Amino acid sequence: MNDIAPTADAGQRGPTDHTIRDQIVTAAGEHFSRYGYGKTTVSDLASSIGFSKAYIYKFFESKQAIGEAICSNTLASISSEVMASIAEGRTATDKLRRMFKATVDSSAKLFFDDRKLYDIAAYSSLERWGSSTAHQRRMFELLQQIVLEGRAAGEFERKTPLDETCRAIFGAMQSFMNPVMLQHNLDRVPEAPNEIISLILRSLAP
Amino acid sequence: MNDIAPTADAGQRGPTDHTIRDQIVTAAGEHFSRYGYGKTTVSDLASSIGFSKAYIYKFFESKQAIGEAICSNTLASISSEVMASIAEGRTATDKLRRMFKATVDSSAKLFFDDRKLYDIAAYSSLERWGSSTAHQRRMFELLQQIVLEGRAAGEFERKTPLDETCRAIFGAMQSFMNPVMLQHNLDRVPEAPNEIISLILRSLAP
DNA sequence: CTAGTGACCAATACGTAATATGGTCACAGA
DNA sequence: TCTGTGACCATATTACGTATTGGTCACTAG
Repeated sequence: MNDIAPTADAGQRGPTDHTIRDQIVTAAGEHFSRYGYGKTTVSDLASSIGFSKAYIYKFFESKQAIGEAICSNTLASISSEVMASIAEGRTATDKLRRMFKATVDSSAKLFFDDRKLYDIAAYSSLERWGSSTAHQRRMFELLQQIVLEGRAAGEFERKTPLDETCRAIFGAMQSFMNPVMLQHNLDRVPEAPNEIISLILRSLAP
Repeated sequence: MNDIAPTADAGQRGPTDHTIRDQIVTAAGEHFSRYGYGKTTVSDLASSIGFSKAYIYKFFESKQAIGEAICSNTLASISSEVMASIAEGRTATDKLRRMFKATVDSSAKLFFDDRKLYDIAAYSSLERWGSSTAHQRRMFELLQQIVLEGRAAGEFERKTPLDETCRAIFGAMQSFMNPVMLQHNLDRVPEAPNEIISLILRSLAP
């Protein structure tokens, strides 16, 4: 199920009304972070905002949809950190370095500081939830922009098709960008990602 | 436990005598492949070769040690395929391509044809068994040799420290070389590994 | 001394009954 | 009509007693 809509806010229901839906999301954020996705029941969320369980389902079509919503928030917070870091870069080279450093740092921080939320993000990626694919798409576009900029500025080579270059870069960094894989490679942070970025930059040399 | 000896045949016991030990390993190979590591009991192995369970423990100090032994065999078969493929390469560039292609193909084949053994390999990597770390070391040395050869032949750049280069290459290919990660990326084989290898080769250009 | 084992123990896995949970729906009050 | 719910169902999860399993050891036969 849920094969049709890989958007971030899929699985929502009823009016786009904010007050109740936001209450649900806020409560879910707290509960999921403290007790984890699995140990939080929909009734818990309902009673914590003073409504019945059935009412929740007027706004979300499943528990997973709530999970995706809070996962979207988590990932949005990562990408906003990443974008902020990129914005501080002067050159495309600098921006590429920053993009990956910020992603890895931010994800690792989440792992250590908010493990329960990290686990949801990892699960989301594993199960290819919309929240995760949307995030990946955003990150890919970010990367594409940087490479484009680097090419325009003469920093990067222009022979390889843009899309292939970006896919390859993404693939090469995946062990440290994807939560599912990162958790098995934390002991090599930050040296390994750094060395890979350097390798990537060498490959981008014109 | 087992922190001291990351060699392939750690956890063995008694005489290096081959007949019985080999019988055990052979039986384990068949049982693990057919029923999986978890569903195979040490008694199963014992009775299949006509001895008592206790006798097994004269040769292996744990069930895991048997698992490592058969995992070593699996990984050895992969690395021999890889080495054979490398041997057919003319240039270092060619050898690098072959090394990764053979590794990915061989691992993917194992995944589809002998899933139970694949799972052991993945678990071995996840738990950092000696069988796995030894295999990784072998592969790393293989890579190092190729890069060295490429540098000597003027195919590859020589500025970046050899070790850093190799670590970076390894890290970049990990999503497709490590069984734990490969299983989440099978749908991008063989295009993605190919593109990454191309990226790596561009980065190695002198 | 070597080759081999039954009996034994702690820990883990398993089967199952009881319980809890995700999700729906007809309905009620305003 | 709109906000909200209790009661309900099928599935998932838990709890827990029982059976298996990994692993050891004292011991026997030759």
